[in-house]
Amino acid sequence: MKNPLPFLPTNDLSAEEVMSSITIDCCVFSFEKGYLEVLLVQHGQGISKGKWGLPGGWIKKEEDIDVAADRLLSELTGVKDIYLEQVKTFGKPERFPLGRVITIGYYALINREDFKVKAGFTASEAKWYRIKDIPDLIYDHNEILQASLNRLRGKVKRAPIGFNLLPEKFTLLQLMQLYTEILDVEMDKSNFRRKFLKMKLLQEAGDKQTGVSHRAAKLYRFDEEIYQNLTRKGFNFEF
Amino acid sequence: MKNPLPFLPTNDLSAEEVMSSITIDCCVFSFEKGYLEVLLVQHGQGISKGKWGLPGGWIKKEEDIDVAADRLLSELTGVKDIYLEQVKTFGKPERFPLGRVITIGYYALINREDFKVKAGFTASEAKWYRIKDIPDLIYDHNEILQASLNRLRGKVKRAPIGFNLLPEKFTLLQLMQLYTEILDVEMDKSNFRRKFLKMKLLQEAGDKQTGVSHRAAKLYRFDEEIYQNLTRKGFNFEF
DNA sequence: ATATCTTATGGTTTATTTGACTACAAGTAT
DNA sequence: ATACTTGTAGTCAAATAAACCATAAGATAT
Repeated sequence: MKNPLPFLPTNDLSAEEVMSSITIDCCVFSFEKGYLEVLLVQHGQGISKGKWGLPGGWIKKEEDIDVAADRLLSELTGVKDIYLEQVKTFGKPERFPLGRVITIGYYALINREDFKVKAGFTASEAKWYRIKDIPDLIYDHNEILQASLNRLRGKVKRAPIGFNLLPEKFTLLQLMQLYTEILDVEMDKSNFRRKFLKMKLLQEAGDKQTGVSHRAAKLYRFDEEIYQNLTRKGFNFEF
Repeated sequence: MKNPLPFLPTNDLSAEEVMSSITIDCCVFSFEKGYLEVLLVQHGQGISKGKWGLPGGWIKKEEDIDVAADRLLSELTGVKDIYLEQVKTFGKPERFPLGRVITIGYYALINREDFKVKAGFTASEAKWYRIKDIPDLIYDHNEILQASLNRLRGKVKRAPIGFNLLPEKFTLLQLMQLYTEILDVEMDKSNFRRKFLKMKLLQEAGDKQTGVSHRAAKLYRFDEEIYQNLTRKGFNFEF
């Protein structure tokens, strides 16, 4: 049996290794210079040659779907232990022009500092795009991206997952800019500070920002343990 | 080609009509006498004979997955235009003992008054279970149910979907009991009333409750049009 | 019909949270 | 030293939420 749909995915399993008709597509988000960005890959072959799309691939025959998504992402980004969340499954019959393929959408959050594009990756190129500059993507990938973004926006308000996009130590202003960018709302510096500090999620790192041409801000880190306590009694973070 | 997995689903498409290896399972919720309930079906054949599970079935070869879920539910419940939402896709390799089957979980909300179990349904029996009385279900259906319930709990706070569980006209107390039951929290009658009325989602039906042995409450109905305006500028309903 | 019971419905009071804004601190660059 | 930039703390009024209280409107029991 030959893999019936050779043009789709960006990894290269043999036909025997894949479960046909179901794929995974993933939005990888990162935060760089104040902008939320998504990693796109350019398809180098087949009918979609030259167009950009979300990284994706087949699920192995005996592989859990979450594991498959994690594998695809580690292969692509070189990052281990990625924050990963399933968004939605897309199953319009016509979504993929060469046959019936259902795809499970995921999104991932990575700290840009850890990131390296894997050289041997079969997608000919990979590139970060700012959310506002996303081009027309292949198939229904714009729709998948939009759904992922909506999910991220919702989630970031009720769980402190934003930290996955930041380096280990960060300033309160960086954190606020992250929220500002993701939620696309303006906020007041002082009020943000008060509100965020009140929930006591942050631990002072002890040191301060360096290399800035103004008063250096304190660095904080996210405290996982305190977070566990908070989630138990619910966490809400509207702006 | 023969349908490779004859024991799974509760509808009976021929092997040619189905897309093998992907199914849909659905939690149908309703609200009856103050309790949130789920519709379960008893499997009448195969290895899971006698055990209860969520209703589910195959997706047709050229059928949208949302359409498939809707079709399954109309067949089962006799209700048209069901409120339906995709929850999550479940893909552990071992979730189904007879082969690799990925399933897409949905949940539905129906008004119990409209409901009739379809006689010709292949599941030998269908029955409503209160959320707190759910037995051990087949495969990973308890997990699917839990995920659906969590999703419902989240969604009910930011969109007024709860109305799908109520008759067209209802009292404020019924509405509060619905929220109380779904979210599993106590609330104050008076505060609930003020808070809900303030968002002006409800329209007075004009008439009152009948057949109660105390002061009759005003009946309200949910106003879809007003809701559309509200959602545009966001809707939040924490308790 | 009067008293009693139950839920409906409209308020009040107080504490808490928000949002807008002001002011000063602590650095860098000139 | 001065100007400039961001950090950090605090104020104040408005909005919200939480905990109650009181009365209304029926039905039922005596």
